[in-house]
Amino acid sequence: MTSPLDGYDLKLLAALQQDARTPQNELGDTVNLSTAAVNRRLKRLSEEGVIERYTAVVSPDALGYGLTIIAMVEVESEQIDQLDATRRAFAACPHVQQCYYVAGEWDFVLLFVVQHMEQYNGLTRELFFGNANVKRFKTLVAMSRDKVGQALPLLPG
Amino acid sequence: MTSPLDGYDLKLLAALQQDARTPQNELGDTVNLSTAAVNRRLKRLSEEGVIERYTAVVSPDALGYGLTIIAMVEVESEQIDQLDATRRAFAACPHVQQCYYVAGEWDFVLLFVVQHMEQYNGLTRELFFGNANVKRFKTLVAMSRDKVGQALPLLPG
DNA sequence: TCTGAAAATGGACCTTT
DNA sequence: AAAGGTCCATTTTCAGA
Repeated sequence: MTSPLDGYDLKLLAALQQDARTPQNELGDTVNLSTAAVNRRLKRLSEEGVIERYTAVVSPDALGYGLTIIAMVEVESEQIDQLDATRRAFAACPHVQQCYYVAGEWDFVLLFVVQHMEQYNGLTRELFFGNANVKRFKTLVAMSRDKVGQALPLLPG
Repeated sequence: MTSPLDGYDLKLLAALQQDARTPQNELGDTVNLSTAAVNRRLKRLSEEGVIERYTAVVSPDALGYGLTIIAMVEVESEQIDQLDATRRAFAACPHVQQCYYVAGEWDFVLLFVVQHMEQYNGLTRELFFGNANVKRFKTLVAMSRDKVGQALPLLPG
């Protein structure tokens, strides 16, 4: 399924993580490969799922989403049906950017993006108070987003 | 700086969040705008910073980054220099995908992506134990990544 | 909105290892 | 076979009328 990635692949991925619109001839210049070779590799990387998708990063501030909130949630029952239902409910909310099921003191960690506190309030009613399987939750308000993204470490180091 | 966004803009952003490689003529079809109009809008959205950048999402699993870890950190001193130094140290680590400075019981929330526990161990030594300003930290290991991304809610609903 | 030039993508085909 | 390179057709972008 996934043929092993060589140095070219890693460099290409690193470049595309930074700017997915770098033209293939430029990529070729920086990694020392012809445009066609780059093209083939990108095609392969997409087909194999190494590149999951291409996306535009939209500025939260430009859209008024000035608040990022991190919520930790403990559930009542970790029975699989209950858990899946809860998981799905969380993931389905557009304001939930990220949802992780975790081991430790808490069961879920959620990242919300909202316009103002009241909006978050509404969401807690809907997702937490409105869900019988949610036992308790804790809210952390982000005062600054020092680093965001999903870039992976790709180059040696 | 940021002219108000109309319904066309929002639809375009929504489409590009999903797939940044959708050609402009297709975008035009779905939002009912000519290719040129779409082109102009995208140019404007980029220039105004509404679209921050275009990026390729790389599969963590394909690269062996099977572990996502969430760490909460409390610092000794919230004095600004100390804080900034700590913040910078966290953000500079390639394994730190996200770093938020938060209000509440903790001061920082970090999202790590690593290949295995040992790697995380090394990072805690480097970033936490090796930083005199870190008072304590707590680790949550993600058992599943139910939702990831940075997509913003854009369409009414 | 339409038209056309320039740029970028992606396939065909050949060569090298 | 597997992967690179060159060349060319098609698609896409993007600016001017």
